[in-house]
Amino acid sequence: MTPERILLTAALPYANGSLHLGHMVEYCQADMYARALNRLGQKTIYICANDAHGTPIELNARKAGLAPEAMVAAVHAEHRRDFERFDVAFDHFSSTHSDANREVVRAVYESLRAKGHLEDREVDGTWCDRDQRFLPDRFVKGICPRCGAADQYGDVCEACKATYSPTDLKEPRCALCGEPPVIKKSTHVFFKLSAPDNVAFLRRFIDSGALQDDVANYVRGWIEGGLKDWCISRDGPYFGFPIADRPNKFFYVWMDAPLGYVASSVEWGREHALGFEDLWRSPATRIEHLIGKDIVYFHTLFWPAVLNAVGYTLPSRVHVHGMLTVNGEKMSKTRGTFINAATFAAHLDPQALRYYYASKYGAESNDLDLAMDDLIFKVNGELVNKHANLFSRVSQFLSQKLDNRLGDLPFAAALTLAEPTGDGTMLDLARRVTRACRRMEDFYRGRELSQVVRELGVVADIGNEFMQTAKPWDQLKTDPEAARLTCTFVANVCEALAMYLWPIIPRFATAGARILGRPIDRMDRTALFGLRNRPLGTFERLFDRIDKKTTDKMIEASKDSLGSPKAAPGCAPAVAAAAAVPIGAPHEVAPATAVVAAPKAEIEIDQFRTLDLRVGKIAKAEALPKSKKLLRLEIDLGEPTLRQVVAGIAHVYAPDALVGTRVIVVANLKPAKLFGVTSHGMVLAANSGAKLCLLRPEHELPPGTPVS
RNA sequence: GGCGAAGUAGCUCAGUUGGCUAGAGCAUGCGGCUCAUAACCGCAGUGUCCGGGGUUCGACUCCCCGCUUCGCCA
Repeated sequence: MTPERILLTAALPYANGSLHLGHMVEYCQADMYARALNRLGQKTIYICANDAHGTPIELNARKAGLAPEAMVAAVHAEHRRDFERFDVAFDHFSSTHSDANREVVRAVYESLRAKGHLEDREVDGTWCDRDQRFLPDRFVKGICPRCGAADQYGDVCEACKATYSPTDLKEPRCALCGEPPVIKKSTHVFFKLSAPDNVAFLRRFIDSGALQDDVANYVRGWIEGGLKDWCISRDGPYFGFPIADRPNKFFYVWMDAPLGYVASSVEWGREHALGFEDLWRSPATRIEHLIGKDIVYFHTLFWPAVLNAVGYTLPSRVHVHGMLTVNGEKMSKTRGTFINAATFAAHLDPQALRYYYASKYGAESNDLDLAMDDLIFKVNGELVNKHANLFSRVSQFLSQKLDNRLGDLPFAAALTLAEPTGDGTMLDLARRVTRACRRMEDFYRGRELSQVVRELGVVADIGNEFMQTAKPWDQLKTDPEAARLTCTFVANVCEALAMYLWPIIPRFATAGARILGRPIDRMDRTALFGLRNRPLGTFERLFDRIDKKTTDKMIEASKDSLGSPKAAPGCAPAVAAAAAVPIGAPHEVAPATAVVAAPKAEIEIDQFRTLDLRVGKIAKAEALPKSKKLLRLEIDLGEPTLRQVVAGIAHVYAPDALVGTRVIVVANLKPAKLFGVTSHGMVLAANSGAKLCLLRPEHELPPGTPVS
């Protein structure tokens, strides 16, 4: 039974830091799944939000001298920018610190109270007298009671992996001020997870088919090992929602975070004539979650138990994916394998990562390894050589030799749905393509993206083999229409590629369809092989090869330099950006390049127009002798001769890496001499002081293109 | 420690309920082609399927033991 709509969620990114490639494993996977389902005709709404609450955010904001709301807003803006770069297209991306969520949390709390699921209990907490606050486990540090390792957190020893409570630590200290904490009583609210009804429900839930087998097994172990009740309150000061009837108590972040799924979807519903009841209390809506291994506990125990207690729709699927490793190991800041999304995007087209991830995604919860050499191989050897090149050869052949027009095909499109005969005719090959597409549709539904990529390779091979065998360049000499026929067939194979690549690399696929001269808006094998008797679009280069030097540089840029404990991602340090964002506007997108400086005086548009900004292509770059920061560039601005421009970017960019790069040039700047070399213009770069990066146009525009 | 995953060609991996001679890509070698982004097409090899037992007519596949690697653990 297909539901009217699927509500798909990805886990909420914590608004405390930058997104890295580990995050992207999840957001890209969910994005591809949502895109695929929608194009297969299953309405799917991709919902997310930032996770804004909790002690770390409160303390980090305080450290930065900001209101938590301001810090969250800045990080929110940075996350949105990163998602956009990676083509992660949420239907709605909200915040758990929203009015909608405040309301959902209140309603759930009151319902749980009314139904007797909650209980107040007095518990011991670690209290710091100097800071006048209770300390979460992570904010008590001391000596591990088991192995004696120094400077360990209050919940787990990183040296021997022992778990304990903060009161077990030897020589405990407050992580904020260093004072020894004391034990102090506090009354907290508990959700009675261990109540027989809840346990019985959870047993049923994990057998309901919502979980992968291995995950269900895993969770079963926890249940049989005995569940504890769950504390859903925290003492103030805390950045979160206050509990109305419990003074100075706030909802634990893990209480309101998953409810953010509800609140965010309700916000989305407001703009689509759907209410809470339609989304969370109706069989017309199916709920699916995608999460990482690390948060299985919350999503398979607390979450369904709470939903069940308050009578909301239970998830039909909680799909668990593995963790990301890089080059076979955990991500590491010192090795440079802790790569931020923004850093990746600054060096490589994010579609490279999407394609690579897709080639690795399976339905299991296995970990996913990102091996740089493998990434290069998959992109260069498959995406460029096989796929992009097939578009290139057919498009250029037709445009150069056959007036860029497609002919007819010797079979009806409907005939391609039958079983292939294996006789190697065009119809047979078309049937093989259609078959592969049918398999891809199933693989998309089952989240077997790696199998999709495999089938895409099969389809591209059919196109390449056919073109090779039919030899249109020979046919052209005796029978140009035969050559046109050959190319028409291959163009249709390309359309199949564009159609089925789209959920994975949408910009590539859309550009591919543009080359073929016909947009695609659904994924449907019955629509294939209908590209006939029409003109093609114009050729554009779909993807560039990755040079190993680029990935090396990216890793170098990701290495944590000594003395800067948290290197700012990309060009916009989140905390610096925060200062420019008005408090109380958490949903506004802050300018990503905002800096702390006060705004300059207003100018008229005519003053701006006096600037002659143009796209330039760097033709040559070399270091300027005796200078540490300056490079001498020769830039193609579409003029008869190259422009010589001196740029202070040598400390960030190696000359070799710049050749071929498109940049924005101030073309009418008065020439000036630097280190004895005349500079006829200036290259634009964003500069935060600590970090500098060139502004580069997103597309390869011709040199000389004006910027306005 | 608990749980889980993995171990197949030089490298990366596929192998759905046991069943012809264990496959693909890369790399290597040879040949072809010139429309294409040094691309594309064809041909050719090579394997203690981690080790040891067991079930079976038959095991890469199922069971047990062990080894190694990796991940997760509120």
